[in-house]
Amino acid sequence: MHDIKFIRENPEGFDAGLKRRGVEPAAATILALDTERRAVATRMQEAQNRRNEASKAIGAAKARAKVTGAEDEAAALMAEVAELKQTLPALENEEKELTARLHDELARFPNLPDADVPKGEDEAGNVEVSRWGTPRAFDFTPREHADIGPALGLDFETGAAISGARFTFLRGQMARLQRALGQFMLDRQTMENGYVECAPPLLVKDEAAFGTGQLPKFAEDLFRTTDGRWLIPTAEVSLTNAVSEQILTDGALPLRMTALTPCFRSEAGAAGKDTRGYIRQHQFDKVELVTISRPEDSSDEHERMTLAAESILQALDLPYRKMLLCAGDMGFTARKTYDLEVWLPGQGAYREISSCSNCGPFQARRMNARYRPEPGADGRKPGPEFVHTLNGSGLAVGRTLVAVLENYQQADGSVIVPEALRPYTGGLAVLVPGT
RNA sequence: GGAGAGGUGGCAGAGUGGUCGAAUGCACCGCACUCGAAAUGCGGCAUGCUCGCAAGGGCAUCCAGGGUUCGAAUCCCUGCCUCUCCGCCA
Repeated sequence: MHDIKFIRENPEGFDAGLKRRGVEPAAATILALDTERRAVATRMQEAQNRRNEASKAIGAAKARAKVTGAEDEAAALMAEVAELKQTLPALENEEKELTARLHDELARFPNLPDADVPKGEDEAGNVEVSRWGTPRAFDFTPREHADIGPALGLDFETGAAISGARFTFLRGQMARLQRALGQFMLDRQTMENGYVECAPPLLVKDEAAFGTGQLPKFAEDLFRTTDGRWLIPTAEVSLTNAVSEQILTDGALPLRMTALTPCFRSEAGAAGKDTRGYIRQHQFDKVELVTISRPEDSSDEHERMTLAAESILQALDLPYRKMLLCAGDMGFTARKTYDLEVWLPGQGAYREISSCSNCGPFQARRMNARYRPEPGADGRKPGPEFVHTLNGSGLAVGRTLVAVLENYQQADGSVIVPEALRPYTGGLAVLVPGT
């Protein structure tokens, strides 16, 4: 959601930002609508003012009439109000409709990219920021996880039989490994990185899905319940909306939250993409990081959050690279995004495993999430301001499982469990095929 | 699922048709008193929109949406949420 005041003051800047994202200029039409709305609102308010004044006068006139017996004055005023009521509802409706239209317009357009976001239309424009770790040298040809996994309990057939494509049934050591990964990540994020563990609802209302930007534009990416709720596509939705419609105190910020939840995505429009294996599922676990911060702190918090995500990959000794997304490849709500891409030797490619975004006040404005800054040097209490919101994966559990399988595979089809994970696998150090 | 009670400012809590954006207390901010502090006294203290160069006006908001009325925090309807009891259930 965009700030109409910003567009009024800086229409060229608004259009320039949209252009970087490949969107046509829109400031002129938005401002025309804004002008029209304000004109109608002014006329409506003037009519309401006359009605209010007359109504007050009626009360006074009636009080006087009790003494004098003269009802004429009140009757005349009542006639005037009755006339106003002929025109007022139309003005009120018009104002309401224009306000709704303006709101929809302001909510339609994606967030504007930060100044340091590189140009580009798609992932080809993303910029590699850094690389960590050395891809392991194999003395055999590493296989893809979809080939290693089935013998270890990654059962694609049963998942498909029960639920259809893009669902997987995990058994035995594979289920254990997934659980271990989730617990491990959650412990790191809470005990070492300072994020507060949360267990949020997995089903949310329209308002929540609107707040984080899934609705109205991306409804087809979500699953919907029969009673009209939505399955969360990421815990970002539940965690970020925890502050919707609130005015937080300055001291409460930054608010750092994390949760391990299943995520549900319809993957509409992803037909044919990653159909094999465990990379793209309708349901997957993810440890999500969300930070609610003061505007001036959000850039630092963004770096901090990305490091928190990186710390998991480092602890598991998984090589990765950090990408700064270009303007055209960012999500709808982001002003700046880092992707972490893990090395998958079986595929011979880096694949996204985390995405950390600073949304600025974009989501906060949609969900009306504010805070009250500390009084300034003059001692005057400032009014509430929108918070900044950030979200990132720390990490996607399913894809981390894929990365462990491919990076730690042995020639005989077994998989070594990373050292850091063994307290979570009950000491299990090797996944052995057929057990 | 059934029965009942209720949703008012940061918090507590008055207010049952007009002068109520809303008493009072607490919290918070400023000033006075004080060597300083406490206590006390005085003043201030909701949000959004809008008109205006400004000073300062206006409109809306007492859970949400409809309705009655010249006029609604107050009356009526619907929805949402909370609490109590019963039923069911992990």
